[in-house]
Amino acid sequence: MSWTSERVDLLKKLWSDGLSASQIAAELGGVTRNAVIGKVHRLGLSGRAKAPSSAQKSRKVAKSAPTQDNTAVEEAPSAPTPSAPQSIGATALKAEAAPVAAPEPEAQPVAELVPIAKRATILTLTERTCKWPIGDPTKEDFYFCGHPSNPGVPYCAYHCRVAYQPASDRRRDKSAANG
DNA sequence: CCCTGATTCGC
DNA sequence: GCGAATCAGG
Repeated sequence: MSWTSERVDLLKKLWSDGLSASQIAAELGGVTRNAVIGKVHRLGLSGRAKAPSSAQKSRKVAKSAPTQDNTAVEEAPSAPTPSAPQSIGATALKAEAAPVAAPEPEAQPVAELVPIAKRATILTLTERTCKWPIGDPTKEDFYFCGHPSNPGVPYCAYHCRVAYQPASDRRRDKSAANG
């Protein structure tokens, strides 16, 4: 694979969206995260919300990149789908009656828990990423939770609770278990 | 151990 | 220019 203008464009977009290099590599396909990082540096759009703590070895820290080139400072839409918290109760009642194996999308609380940078697509899911669907699969903004989960476990700690625990427990654990 | 980005250097 | 290897950190 080569860096066509389209792929570079997508790279810039995803990078400014806050996706990690590995996620971008998965989206692009045919490249590793190293390739993505290397390209990002060559494009001069590195240094994304990073506090200069210490460079590797004792080399020069010449990372003062004049980032004025990066005009694509997109504002991140905070909450894609704000909805009433009451909807949780509705889904909760169903789940309580019958423990769900295939959970239904639960829009509101998750949207807050999963920042845009943490979104996962079908390509970025691994053995240990949460596969909880978020949003409408037929819509553009559908994505997966993507938070870390134990190997072989489909969901992160939070979504395991959402999927398998009674509503009463969920309400209690919600604030404690992010993720 | 998992992950992240940063840097170097042979190609 | 490219990206694997490596480093440093969370």
